[in-house]
Amino acid sequence: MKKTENNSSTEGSSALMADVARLAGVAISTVSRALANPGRVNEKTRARIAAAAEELGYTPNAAARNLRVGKSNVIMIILPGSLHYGASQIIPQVLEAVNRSVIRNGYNLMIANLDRDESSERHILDLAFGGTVRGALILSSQLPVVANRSLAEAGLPIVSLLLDMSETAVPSVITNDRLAVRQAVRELIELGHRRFFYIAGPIGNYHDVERYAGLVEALGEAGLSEAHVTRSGGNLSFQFGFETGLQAADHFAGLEEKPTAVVATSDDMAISFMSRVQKMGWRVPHDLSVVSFDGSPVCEYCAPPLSTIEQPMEALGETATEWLIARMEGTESHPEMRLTIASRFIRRDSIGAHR
Amino acid sequence: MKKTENNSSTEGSSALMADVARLAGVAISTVSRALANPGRVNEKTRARIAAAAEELGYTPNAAARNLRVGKSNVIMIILPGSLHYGASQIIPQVLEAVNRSVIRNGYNLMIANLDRDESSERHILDLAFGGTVRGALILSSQLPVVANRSLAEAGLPIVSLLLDMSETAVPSVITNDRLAVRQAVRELIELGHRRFFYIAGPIGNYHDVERYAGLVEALGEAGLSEAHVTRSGGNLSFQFGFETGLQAADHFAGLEEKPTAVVATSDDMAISFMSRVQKMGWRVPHDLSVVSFDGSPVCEYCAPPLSTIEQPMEALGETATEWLIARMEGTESHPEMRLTIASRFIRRDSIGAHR
DNA sequence: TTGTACGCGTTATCAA
DNA sequence: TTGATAACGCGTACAA
Repeated sequence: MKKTENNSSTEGSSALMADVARLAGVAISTVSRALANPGRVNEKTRARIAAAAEELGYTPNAAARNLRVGKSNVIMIILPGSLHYGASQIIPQVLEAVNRSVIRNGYNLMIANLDRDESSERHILDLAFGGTVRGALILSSQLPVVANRSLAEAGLPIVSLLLDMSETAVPSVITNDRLAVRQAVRELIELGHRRFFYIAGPIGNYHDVERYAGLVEALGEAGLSEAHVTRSGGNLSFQFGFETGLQAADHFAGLEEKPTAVVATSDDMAISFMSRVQKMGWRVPHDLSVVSFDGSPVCEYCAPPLSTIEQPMEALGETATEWLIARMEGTESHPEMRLTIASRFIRRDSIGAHR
Repeated sequence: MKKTENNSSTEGSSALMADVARLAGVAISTVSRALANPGRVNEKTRARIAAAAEELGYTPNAAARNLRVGKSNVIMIILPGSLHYGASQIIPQVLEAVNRSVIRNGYNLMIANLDRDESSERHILDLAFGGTVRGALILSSQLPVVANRSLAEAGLPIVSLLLDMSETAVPSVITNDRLAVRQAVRELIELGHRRFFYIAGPIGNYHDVERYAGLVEALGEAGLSEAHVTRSGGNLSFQFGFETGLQAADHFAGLEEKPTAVVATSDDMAISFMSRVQKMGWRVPHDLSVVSFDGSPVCEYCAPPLSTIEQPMEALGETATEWLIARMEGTESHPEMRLTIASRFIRRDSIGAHR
């Protein structure tokens, strides 16, 4: 009856490696080895140690291990702060895909928000330079920089998601928005449409630029100038997708010469736009064809069902995560700095022939 | 020109406290003190240290600090794994509110998924027992338990969100679903409705139980028995909200005696249900009134605009987080184990008088 | 007010 | 195959 150390099942947070060692009757370092390299220790003692660990409900202390090995097993995902997760269906979807991949690979996911204010930048830099995270996925266009610290120089692998940052040497996984919208517009042109109405996202946003370019390119292919498109929206951030659609509807209603085809840069915009113009008396697709971006599930249940360019969020999130982990572990094989994943155009009844 | 240790601005991950100490010409412990308790050190040396830290871009190592002080500054949010973040608007919204609160209080947010499989339970327990996280917010009904470890005994504060776990001593922040649906149904009864159609979420789900109970209670108040409600759905998990609505529509179509009012337990269900029954020829609200749960922004743009019971996700997330942190820091003041936040019934055109 | 010395729980090196 | 021992970077008694 000596130090039986009755650390039975229901102990607070304790049960150290030393406890396991004592119970198994071996040295602390042997426990460590048995747990990390089961092969490099005698099978019988390994089993004894495993049993002891199990009995004590031993869990290695993460901070101690991280400190010792000099790295953590946490990946952070940097989200633009101005964007409500719920507003654009995009974010929650990638978040989920990313999370799944991260966990599957034995890592943990931490959320970070990058706003326009210095404190959020500082916060992210602390996470990076303080060794809390080992890699970063970023969905924002600027890498945080404060004083003489910059994320680019933090020495941790970064992969950009959705935004093409390959030119600044940040590996990027993106979708072919430009191509996707070009194909959709091509179909609209074949249906006889000649005048387009484009509802933009936040001005200067990468996707907006790409998508608008795709539209203009498709027009060019058909010998139509940029004058055939009326731009709307572009004044609000993504979180106000519905509001943007409403404003665009009012804008549309005031137009002298009415476009007959609408390209919206998010489903939210398209949905509220459609709702309002229908209320005003226009019929979709009879008077007006509508196509948008994102592929939100709800599009299928709109009246009429909304055509949309589906963003492959699952693939995007998974690919980016795997890539990041490969870089973190030094098992990278991609020579390129950019990976493009195809979007899918889902044609539904919101599109019809021009009349 | 001795060890000038030119760790200038753009160094990988280094810049230790020792470097700062050397540059400032003080002892390492003085640096620690200057950074933690600026008051307990001479102002001039404090300034010198601050300057040195700034110059070196010093960032404290999180693992070392956590190890030393015996706690981390990470909070985990445990999400039910079977539920796509994007499917129910609920999750992304609380996630965002929680994240904001967590950051504002100087903590970090880690995502954890709790599935039905043992590995996900084990993963969460590792996070808890390994000291990676200091507190947990949980949106799942069961606390993970594997072998002789259980989250309840991990010694870390937990707060449940959305689900009432107060009976098992887990502080819970919930909404008054039961009351909300009772009031909505009361309105429907006043409008003359007598036969109800209830579209359930996953069977046994807490919300489902509460909401159905509210419906039955309202009927009881009006002297109507439970026989006045036809139950549908209930066979799929939340991630299939739209599918559930479609199945419910088919179920509805096959009914001998048609209900005139529908209560759906999520907006997704209501939207797809409405879409399909409208396609079959029923008019909303002329033939059928519809009300649902969640308060998704998109409801406003449905045809007709969908009545919904808005869940106060912002308040919910923020309240739960603040509560958790108070428990973590020992500054708690709530004596109760439950905090209820009111839902708001948003009445729109999907509801009308019975005819 | 500042410096010295020790320990947090692990992993890794080196002998035994 | 195993055990003693020294770090990892920081915080905090305690002494100066």
